[in-house]
Amino acid sequence: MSDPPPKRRLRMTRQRRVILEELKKLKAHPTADEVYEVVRERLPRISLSTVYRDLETLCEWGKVRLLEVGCAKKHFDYDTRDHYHVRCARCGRVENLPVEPFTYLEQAFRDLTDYEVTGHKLELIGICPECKRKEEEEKKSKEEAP
Amino acid sequence: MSDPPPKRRLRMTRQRRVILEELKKLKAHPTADEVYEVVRERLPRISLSTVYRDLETLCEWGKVRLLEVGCAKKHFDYDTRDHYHVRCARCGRVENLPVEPFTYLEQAFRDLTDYEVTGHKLELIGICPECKRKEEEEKKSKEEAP
DNA sequence: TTCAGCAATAGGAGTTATTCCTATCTTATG
DNA sequence: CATAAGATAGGAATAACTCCTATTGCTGAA
Repeated sequence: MSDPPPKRRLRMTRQRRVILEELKKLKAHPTADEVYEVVRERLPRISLSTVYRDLETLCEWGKVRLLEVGCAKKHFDYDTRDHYHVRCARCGRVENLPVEPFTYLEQAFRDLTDYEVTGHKLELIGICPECKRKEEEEKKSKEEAP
Repeated sequence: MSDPPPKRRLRMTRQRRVILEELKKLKAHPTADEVYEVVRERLPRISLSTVYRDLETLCEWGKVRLLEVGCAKKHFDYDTRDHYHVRCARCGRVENLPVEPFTYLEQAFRDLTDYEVTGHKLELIGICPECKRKEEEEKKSKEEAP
C-alpha cells in the first residue's frame, strides 16, 4: 500500500510516564503549559520542550489525543476516543460532552462538498460555572460601588 | 440592563472599505495574512497591524465574522450569518457548508453540561481537491523514480 | 558488565501569528 | 480653517510553539 512508517523504538521514559499519569488525573483537557505546570511538581528539571515533544510522541503513539479546538492553544486529552466538547468562551477550558458522536453526520454532509471528508468536530460554546460565578460577583460589586 | 458600550464614532476609512471589498470577493475564508496580501495590491502602504485592527473593528461592527476554526490561525468571513464549515486538514483552507445550522442541537445538548450554552460549531475535516491532486502527483512521481 | 549506537533530554534560540505602542496623519464638525 | 477624536504605519513586544545542539541515558549484543 504505502511506505511503512520509519520504525523507531519508542521508549516509555520517566518523563513520558509522568506526563501520561498527570494527564490522566486531570478531568479537563489541559494545554501543554498546564501539563508542564503539574508535571514540574514531580520532575522539577523537566523542560517545556520535552513536554511538547512527549505530548506529540504520545499522540503518534495513540496514547493521548490532540484536540484542535477553536482557539489558539492546543489542548490534550487522555481519552483518545472520538467525542464532542464544550468550551468556555471566557477562559478557554474544554470538557467532554457525554454523548456518542453522530457518525451519520459525515455521511449526510459528504455530498455538500468536494473535499474528501475524513472526520468532523462538534463543539458547544458556553460559559463555564466558574466564569459565570465570577461574572455575577463583578456585577454585584459594580452595583454596590459604582 | 448593563452599561451601554462606550460609543465611539467609527469611520469607514479607505483601508476599511478596501478590506471589506476584498473580503467579499474571496470565496474562501482568508486569514489576516491573506487579506493583507490582496489588499496590498490596492493600498501598497497599508500595514499588517492595520489589517488586524480593522478586521477586529469590522467584527465588532458586525460587518465581518471571525471564525475560530480548529487551527492556530484566525480566519475571517464576509458572511456574518451562522453556518458550518469544512476545513482542509492539509492546507487549512476553510469553506462554507451549504446547509442551515441545526438550532435544535444546542437545546438537545443543554442538559449534558453545566456550562451556560451560547452557541455551537460544527466543522467537517477533510482534504481539499487541490491537496488531493498534489498527493496523487507525489505518489505517482515516487512510483516512477524510487 | 561493558560498550556502541540510537533515543531522549534540558536549555535555549528561532519562528509564527498576533497584539501593543507611539508618533504622525485624517476627517467630521463647529 | 481649527480642533479633537479616531486611524494609521511601522516597528517592538508577546504568546505559543518548534527547532537545534550538546549531553545524558537505555538497551541489547558481545
